[in-house]
Amino acid sequence: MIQTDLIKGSLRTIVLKLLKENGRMYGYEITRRVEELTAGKIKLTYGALYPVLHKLESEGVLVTEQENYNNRIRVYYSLTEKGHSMVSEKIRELMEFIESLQGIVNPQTNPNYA
Amino acid sequence: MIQTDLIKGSLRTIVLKLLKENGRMYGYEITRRVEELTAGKIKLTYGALYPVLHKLESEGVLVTEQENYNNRIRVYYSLTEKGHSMVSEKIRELMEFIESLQGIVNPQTNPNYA
DNA sequence: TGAAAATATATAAGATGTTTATATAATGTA
DNA sequence: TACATTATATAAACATCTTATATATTTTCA
Repeated sequence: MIQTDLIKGSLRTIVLKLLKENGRMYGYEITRRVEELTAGKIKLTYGALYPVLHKLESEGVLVTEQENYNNRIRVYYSLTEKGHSMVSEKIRELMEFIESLQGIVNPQTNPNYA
Repeated sequence: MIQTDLIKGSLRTIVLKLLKENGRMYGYEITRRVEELTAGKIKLTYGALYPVLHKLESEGVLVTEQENYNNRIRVYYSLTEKGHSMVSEKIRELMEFIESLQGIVNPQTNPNYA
């Protein structure tokens, strides 16, 4: 696990993207999924994740449902209509950002390289 | 110009990478170069850039030289030995981060996708 | 059976980093 | 002459992240 500070700024979009794909997820599941998708390179911290989830909920982007599973409470998060309508745009922005970063880090593959 | 908040965390590495490639640069030049390399998509703000430059200088990663050009002072930044020895590692981390992000945003191209 | 690891959510304090606004000033361009 | 560009810089406000901490159940391994 290397990059932690790099995540800044993309965490929201990552959460939205995963929820779009999976319908609904709980916090712990999100951290597992991110580890899975990044071969263990990105490990989300709960101190970062939960505030983001709560913020997105307060903004009306997510809703929660609590369920009982094995005597434990699970809080499932899913996109609202508002969430659905913003997630595509957010993903597009993130992809553009990734491309831009590549243009800087790997300029030989970049047509804008002067 | 779309992503501003996404830059968070990668700004330091971007600056280091550009200085490695160009030998020495001044602040304004760095913002221009980033715009150039990203087709205008990333525009660094000076409020973010200068604090980063000053911090890197105080950490011994960069040194400055002031020069006069057209009656204006230009502050050139360049890597120290310490800066040179850390920049490759930082770039590697950023590239790994980019790959990880792609694994999340574009999972069909990701071998870790379960 | 007992201990450790994994599962599961959450908050607070402190640190860090960014945006926005502001100040200053010279040169180039229309 | 006025506006855009070039050029550096700081401060206040805001947003975000890390680290530490608390709690509790289930699963796994020895």
